[in-house]
Amino acid sequence: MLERKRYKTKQQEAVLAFFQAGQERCFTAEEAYAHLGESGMDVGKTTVYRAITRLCEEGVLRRYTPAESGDAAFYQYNSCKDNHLHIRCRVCGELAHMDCEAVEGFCRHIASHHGFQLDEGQTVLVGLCGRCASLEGGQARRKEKQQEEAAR
Amino acid sequence: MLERKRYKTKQQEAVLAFFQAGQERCFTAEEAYAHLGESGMDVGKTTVYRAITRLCEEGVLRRYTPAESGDAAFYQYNSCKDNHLHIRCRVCGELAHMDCEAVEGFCRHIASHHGFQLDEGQTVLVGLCGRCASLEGGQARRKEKQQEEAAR
DNA sequence: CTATAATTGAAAATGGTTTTCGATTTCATT
DNA sequence: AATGAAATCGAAAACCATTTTCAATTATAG
Repeated sequence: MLERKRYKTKQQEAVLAFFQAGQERCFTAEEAYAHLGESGMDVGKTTVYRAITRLCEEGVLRRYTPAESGDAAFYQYNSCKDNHLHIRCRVCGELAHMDCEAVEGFCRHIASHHGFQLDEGQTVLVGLCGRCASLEGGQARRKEKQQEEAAR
Repeated sequence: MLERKRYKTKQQEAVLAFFQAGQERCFTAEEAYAHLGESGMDVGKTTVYRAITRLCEEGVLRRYTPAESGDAAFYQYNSCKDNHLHIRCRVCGELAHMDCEAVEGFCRHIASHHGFQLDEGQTVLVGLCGRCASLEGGQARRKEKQQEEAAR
């Protein structure tokens, strides 16, 4: 009820501008912080986190929580306001947008047959993209992990 | 390739038994640890985490990563081996299983039109269940959150 | 310009989860 | 049984993305 007053600051504008410039690409909070610093706009890490949190609440940014806990969340500028589904490759992280009749039909089916109202903004389908699937279905990923462990 | 040997221990059996006994209910690692302790089966917290991690890798447990970072993940016994989609209410957490023609058709559509192979085991749709939707669409949830904050 | 309230940011705290490492347990082989 | 190699245990410490603290700064209204 009690709406909080909002001050417009260069820091918050800078964070928003950064994500807008990246269009649909995903960045972690740390990456945003680093990039801002490199481009001369020094914004404190705390402030970056706070700005991102606020932008997510406002629906300006979309947040992706990685399955592995402890990993950094990443954020993406949400240019399109209309709802559509996202599917993310569990190996390479590629994100695809699904905006078609099939999605709408599926939503209607869920509503009528399962009694749920699908939240397209918060749902991220997980799958395997064509490229990663052709690489022997995850074999490549296992190799990556082994190399990571060997590097330690 | 090099398969690691597995030793059967009472601790791992206890963790598995705990989740099986809970059937489809969700528990955090901490809850599993506490419950095991109460029922006389003292299993170290580290071991509970390790057992859960392993069971997830084996597909025996399903892991839910909460949207709010820092919150504990929760785990659920995965009794049914056949693939189907899950949809979870973002307010009350109710989980529904979707095992119907529409899901299969949607999977085929994703494959043919978007080049992705949907991973039904890792995908959890987010939505609003009928009960929570009727409670003025999330008003109840906001009240909950306010109470939580007031309690601090 | 002044008062009030929001924002900033460095440093410290938080908290779920993982790592460390020495002690213990499992299991295959004598 | 006895032995040994390898996996597991678990308490404590480390980890690390994120949040909180709090004093200094800055934005806005009057």
